[in-house]
Amino acid sequence: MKVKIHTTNENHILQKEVIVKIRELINHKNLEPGDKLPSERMLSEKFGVTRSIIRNSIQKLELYGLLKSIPQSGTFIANIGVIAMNGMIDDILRLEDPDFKSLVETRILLELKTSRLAAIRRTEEDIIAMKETLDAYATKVEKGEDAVQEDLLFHLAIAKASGNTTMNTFMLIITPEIITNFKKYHVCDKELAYLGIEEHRLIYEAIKEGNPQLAKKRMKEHFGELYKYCYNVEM
Amino acid sequence: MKVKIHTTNENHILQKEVIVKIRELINHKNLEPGDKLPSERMLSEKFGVTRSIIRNSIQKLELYGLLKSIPQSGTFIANIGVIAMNGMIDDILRLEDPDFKSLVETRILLELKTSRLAAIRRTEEDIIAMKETLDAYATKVEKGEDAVQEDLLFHLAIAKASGNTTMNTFMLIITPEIITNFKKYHVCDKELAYLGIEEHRLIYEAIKEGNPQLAKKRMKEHFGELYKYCYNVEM
DNA sequence: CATATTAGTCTGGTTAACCAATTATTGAAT
DNA sequence: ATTCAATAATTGGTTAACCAGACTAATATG
Repeated sequence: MKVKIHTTNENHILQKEVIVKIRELINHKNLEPGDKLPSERMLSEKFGVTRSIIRNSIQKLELYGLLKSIPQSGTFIANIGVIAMNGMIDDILRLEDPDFKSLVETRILLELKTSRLAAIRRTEEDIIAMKETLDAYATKVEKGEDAVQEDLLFHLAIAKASGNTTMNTFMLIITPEIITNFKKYHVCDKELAYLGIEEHRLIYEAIKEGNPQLAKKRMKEHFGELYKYCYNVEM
Repeated sequence: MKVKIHTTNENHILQKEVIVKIRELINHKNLEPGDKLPSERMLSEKFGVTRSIIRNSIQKLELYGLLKSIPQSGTFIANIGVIAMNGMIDDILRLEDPDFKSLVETRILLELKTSRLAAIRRTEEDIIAMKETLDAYATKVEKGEDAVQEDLLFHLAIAKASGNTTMNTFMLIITPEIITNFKKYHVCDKELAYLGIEEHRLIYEAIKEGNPQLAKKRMKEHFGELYKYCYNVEM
């Protein structure tokens, strides 16, 4: 029998350990916001791990905005304070992979907002882009083909039209996982897809007309079907 | 006069170019979901850039869930389809850095939801953790010290109690930037901080009692002050 | 002929040496 | 003693060689 060893996992654990040690270092040395962390080489030696693990860990903390590496200069502690640093590192280490339910929940929350905002802020350019994705979806459905991708692209076009970069980013982050799961569980069948054309058109019209309440209402109705469907499927 | 050259920026541009080329490759070769991308070495040679740039670009696309690297095996295209891939890469390349207004807007949206969800799903453990951050905030304010960090940690505790991993992650991503900006623009003055203690307590009680509507309402009131303040400040 | 074995190649990941920009140090000139 | 240019040391980033595991296909074995 062969035992499978996941090197990646082990490094993941190493990464977490290094992050904990970096936190301890910040606490112990009373490093203030804006202070410089010891160099990667020093940390590598101090913690007894290779420098790439250190870089890895720093990169992760940088992603969450806790550190900032500046070339040829050093790695600096974000201007958020020791207490927040500690709390956030705890949270980050504890964070689990997102489950599908949590993704859908978040998506619906985001989209009820982006549709509202899009109705207020959409530019002419946005309207054109949305129309394109709308038509692409309709065409695909009418040909009887799977249109999950076109569906999501329409929703992403709305996110872009919302003029909120953060929400747009978050929508982009969750979309691939949503698509994958939709395909996996066959969430979008033909019947629903046809309904979707009309629903999309209604949302589009509301946004085009600049009616935020209506846009949100129609998005809600659109998700109504989806929501029901999602919670019927065993996941 | 010395001209400053940002090597990092140039590599950023290179990264974008590589991402575009990867998209072209996928389109031209009609690569399907699940297919294997050419090896990093081949791409490096094909595109005439160093392998680390390739790895860099792949890592970025991996972050958005479009690719998946598997050690000793290859880099695979996510199960989302060519059309979605194209649309999403366009969006990712176009994406700007978030502005403060967009961050606050998103934060409020998320927190109105997490407070509601927390009231429904909070565990005993969550309540204890929230109480701790609540007390830490009050103590700090009463000592007349700046308590922005403790403030945000209370809100993160709610996000955790919401039981929605995705929203929790998103809150973690935006929190450092929020703190930095709050400090920068002195959003939280002493008077507001004192008010905050009571408001926090009220939110905490509503969540503890398991009253989602009340929790949301109180969170909304809490943000009411903040919202006004934020939009008065020139940013 | 079918199956198990094995040698060889290919993969993403890791590492140690190297790079260029920055920062600290030095020391000569004023 | 002060200033400032020259230089040495330090920094995060990059690179090319290397690694271990995964795939492939040829070969040995029943």
